[in-house]
Amino acid sequence: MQDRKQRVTLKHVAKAVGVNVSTVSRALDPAATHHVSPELAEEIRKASRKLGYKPNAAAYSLKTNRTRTIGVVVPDIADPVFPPIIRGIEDGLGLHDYVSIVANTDNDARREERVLETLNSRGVDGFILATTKRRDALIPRLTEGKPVISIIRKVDDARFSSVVHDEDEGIRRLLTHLVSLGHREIAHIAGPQEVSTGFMRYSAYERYRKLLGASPAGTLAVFARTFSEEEGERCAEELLVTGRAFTAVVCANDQLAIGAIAAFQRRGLLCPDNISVTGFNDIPLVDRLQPPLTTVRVQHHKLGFESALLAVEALRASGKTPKTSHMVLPIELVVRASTRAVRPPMPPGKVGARKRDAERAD
Amino acid sequence: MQDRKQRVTLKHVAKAVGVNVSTVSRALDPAATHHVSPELAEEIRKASRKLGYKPNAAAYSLKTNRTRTIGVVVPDIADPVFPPIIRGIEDGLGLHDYVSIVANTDNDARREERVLETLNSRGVDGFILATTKRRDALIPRLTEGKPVISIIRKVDDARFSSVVHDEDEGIRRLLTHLVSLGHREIAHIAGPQEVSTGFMRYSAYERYRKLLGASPAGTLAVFARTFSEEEGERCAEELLVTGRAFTAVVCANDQLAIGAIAAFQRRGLLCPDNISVTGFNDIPLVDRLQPPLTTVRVQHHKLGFESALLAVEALRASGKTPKTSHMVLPIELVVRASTRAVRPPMPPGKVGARKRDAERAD
DNA sequence: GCAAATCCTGCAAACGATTGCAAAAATCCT
DNA sequence: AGGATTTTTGCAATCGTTTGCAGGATTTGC
Repeated sequence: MQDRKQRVTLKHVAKAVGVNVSTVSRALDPAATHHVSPELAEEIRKASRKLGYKPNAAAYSLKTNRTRTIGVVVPDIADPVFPPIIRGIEDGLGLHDYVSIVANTDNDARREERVLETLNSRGVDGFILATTKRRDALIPRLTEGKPVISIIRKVDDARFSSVVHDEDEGIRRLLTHLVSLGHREIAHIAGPQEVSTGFMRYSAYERYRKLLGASPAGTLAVFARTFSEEEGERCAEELLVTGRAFTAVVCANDQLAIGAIAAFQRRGLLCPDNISVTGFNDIPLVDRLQPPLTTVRVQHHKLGFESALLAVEALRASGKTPKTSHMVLPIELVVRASTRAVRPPMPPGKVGARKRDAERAD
Repeated sequence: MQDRKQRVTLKHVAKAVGVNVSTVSRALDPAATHHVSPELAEEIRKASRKLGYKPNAAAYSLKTNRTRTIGVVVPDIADPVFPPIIRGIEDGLGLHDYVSIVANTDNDARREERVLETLNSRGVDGFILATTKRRDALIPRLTEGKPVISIIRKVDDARFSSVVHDEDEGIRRLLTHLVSLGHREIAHIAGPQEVSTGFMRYSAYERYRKLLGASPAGTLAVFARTFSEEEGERCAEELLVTGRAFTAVVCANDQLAIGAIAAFQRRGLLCPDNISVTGFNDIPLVDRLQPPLTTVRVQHHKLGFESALLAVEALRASGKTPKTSHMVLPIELVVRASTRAVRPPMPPGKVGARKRDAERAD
């Protein structure tokens, strides 16, 4: 009747060796193996290997209240920034025999609440969250005091560790690059301000814009509601109707930039001939676009990897110092063809008007 | 001392209501709730809600030997075809309170063996595998008789269900499309033949090529070792050195197509002016490339979703008919600018030679 | 109105590990 | 050599569920 052959348990190997299960348990636990005589331990290990013993994770969890599982929450795994991050998380966790369960929220607070509850009932030991808002009431309430690592974004709460990219430096490099190409009127398509990436990139834009003397007439920013191509298009249109002149646009991420370029092009503004555009993240294929996108390369895999290590470290130290740490990963400016020196110097005046320059530049 | 407040268990709600835990257990189990009087059941449910009872997954698993967890194995989650599939899996599993644990193999058999063992020791109830080979010895050995759904690829073993795209129809549509544009000499950059997608697309190419009377001089196929842009470039070069003439190339997936287009362009062969190229999968951003890629759109999310449903269904029926089912999802041809009518009719002769036509077509 | 059937609930034994405690054995010390 | 100490091992409780079994209460049939 039993089509599935019985798994071998501690009891089986105990019987095989002729000792008590507790002895086997200790012999197999590296942390307690010194409590059993070396020869016996070796014999037990051999027997357990021969019988093909595999510990039962459920029993272990029930007893120890640890699952060696981390809950990972992202807006949408299909957004191209997340796969390499998740891969990094899995690689990092795998080093310590942890696994992850990932859940998507679609940026919906109710969904987020639900997935956190699900993860809790699964008994995850800790969380890696890519969905945190700057002020996030949900998190403290639903993580049951377990370690939380906020990735990509930061939450304004000292209890939560974080690992993020150096957004500030990324924006600084982009602006410096554009200014060095002669751009002065530099617009910004900002991301949603309730998430820290959107906010940080926007405030970096403001800060360095002033510092570098760009857009001296005042800020030239519009705000996207999501980090999507569609919003990029919408925001580009919005920039055009302001009537303000600009020769370059710093976009808060690659998708916004792609949308913006498309919208500009539809209005006869070619990138980079008439306008330079930059992205952020360097997602796959943006190097193959026409023009290839100037952007900021971030270390997605590493970010995931480090957050995983941080999580298991926090778990090991559990009870001790629940020290939170904050990690900022360096970025890299990658200059491609979507940015170019201003030439000829932009005539002051309306830009929204159709504007067909020479189709081909040198 | 206890910084983490105690989770509420069956015992707590039992005490609160004044009944035995077994009664609570039954009242809360929809399948057994009729074994307890309706009023009492309601009272118990209310109390459990008020106390915030959340079942302990570990205890449940230990007792029932079911984890409501599915192991998902992919080559690399960072490959753009997988994220939407995984999202689909998670959406499908979520409907039934299942979750997934995903693991990457990097197409390495040893790694695959390791991750399968890990998943087994986690006690997953079943597997969804995107890594199967056509003849795969690993799978039967390491899945312990649990349900296995092979996705994207098929394995030649009646025990395993599968859900795949209609590769055959996809290739047929591409070839028909090209032939209708006047192409006759149509090459193929095939994927790895040990995986069923590579194999199926290649054999479909051969079959329909003959049927449609394309490449009458005989097959014109080269084989990529991986589904990557680099291999696409290499294979394109390889095609050129054959000296055979061709006006179109059907590539086994989008990445190969992207690489091929780049390689052709480096040799002065423009797509689509001099050569038409097609992809497969319609991954993100291929619509934004220059030229936008003609390709076959597959239903990634749905594929994942359906495989998830199949998996839980197999689990429900466990013990009953372990009927395996095979599902083939329809595809969709999406014609973009990387394919164009041959014009002027290709002069027979060498193609490898540099060949600059009018830069701009009609 | 009484025996039989049915319904509801509780008891207790699992599931497979970990771990404090105690007993037994080995080792040490003087 | 004999008591004290340490090392090695076993016993048994426990984690939070599920579930077969049985007994008590209730309903049913005649």
